Amino acid sequence: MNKARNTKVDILNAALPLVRKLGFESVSIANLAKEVGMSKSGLFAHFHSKEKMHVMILDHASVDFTQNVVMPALKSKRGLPRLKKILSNWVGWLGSSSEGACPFVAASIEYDQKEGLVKERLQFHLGSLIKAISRSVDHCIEEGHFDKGSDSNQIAFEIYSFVIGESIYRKTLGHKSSNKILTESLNRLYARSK
Amino acid sequence: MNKARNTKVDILNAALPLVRKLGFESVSIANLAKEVGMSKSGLFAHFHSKEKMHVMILDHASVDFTQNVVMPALKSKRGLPRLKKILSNWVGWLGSSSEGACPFVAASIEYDQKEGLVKERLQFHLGSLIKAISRSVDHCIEEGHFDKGSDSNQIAFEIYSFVIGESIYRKTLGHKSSNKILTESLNRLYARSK
DNA sequence: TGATAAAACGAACGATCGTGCTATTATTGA
DNA sequence: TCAATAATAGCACGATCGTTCGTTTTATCA
Repeated sequence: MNKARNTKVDILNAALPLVRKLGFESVSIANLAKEVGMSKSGLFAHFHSKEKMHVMILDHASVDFTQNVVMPALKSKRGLPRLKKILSNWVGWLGSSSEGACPFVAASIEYDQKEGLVKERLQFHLGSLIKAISRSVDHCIEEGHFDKGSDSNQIAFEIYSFVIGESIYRKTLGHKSSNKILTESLNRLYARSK
Repeated sequence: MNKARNTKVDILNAALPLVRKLGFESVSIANLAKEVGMSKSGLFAHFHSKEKMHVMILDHASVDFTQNVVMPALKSKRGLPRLKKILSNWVGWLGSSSEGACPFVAASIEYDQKEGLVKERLQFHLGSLIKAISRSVDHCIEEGHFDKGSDSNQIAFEIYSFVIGESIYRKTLGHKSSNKILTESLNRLYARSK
């Protein structure tokens, strides 16, 4: 039961870039099996169904986000420095290696109207992500980096929107200075009511 | 050659809600044919390939956007009133009847990394959409509704991001007051440097 | 109305999909 | 090392996909 967990991680690591490139529904068991050099049935045995596979890919994306975006930022000082670090990590994560879209946005598009395990899990993970941003904004307010009366949910919404917007500008439109525009938007936001 | 155009419009009208519900790749020829009550081959004859069908659905979405979002707003006064009207029409369009995601965002996710006719067309349409917003912001600057030094591209980016963000909040997260949050964000933006 | 053309259909193709089986490896622990 | 067990492969199935082709139905217009 050791070997299994290893290859499962290998599979999920291979799945994430595929999801970001092709979307969830295009990452089939057959497709993914070829990618990792396994038989269809061998890979299938790890997940027991396509839906459960997609759920676990989503879970894996969430772990990946936490490890590579949130956790490294915990070394930065609580408040604005940490929030800024989270955001730069986030943008880096979205633009990293494999390219492609944000896995949560991809799932958003494909499972909005499809009830099932994937949609439920997506709601949980995306909700957690936004709650994490909101909490980080709260720290900024507590530390006096944002105005006392600021609404952290409001600010978290705007931050999330900007990050997703930048991703679309860069990936779809091929916008050259999307990062500069994002930075400008965030700077305006940081400077709010101070 | 009259009948053909009529059924083609019928097909595209049926396709748009499906795309918004399921994404592009899930709208298959077989699927769509069943939806409109035609045979696969009968429907196929209208498009000659699946890719061309997806391109025409995208074109149709663009026409739909122009007719239902941009054009009705032209009756409003040039400048901020018109921009506000475009935005409320836009949000209404995204939340209208069929529900589902923004077709351009759906295409964004699915065709970012897939070269071909669909991606090319998407770049054109999404670029046009954002240019239209930016132009409307320029009018606001000219009319003195926004500060002279405002950057219309910057503001257009933020507006676009907010609209997409609201859509994800509402559709995926089921956020109750997403519209209120969006309104607050836009009001802050309208009030900028005045 | 009847000839001509357009539009829609039905059947079939090869490909790919998810998912059961059973058999065959590879890994593990005494 | 050797039995027990877990992991993987091979194969087959029904479904669905895009596409082709020949036929039939429907619309057009002189």
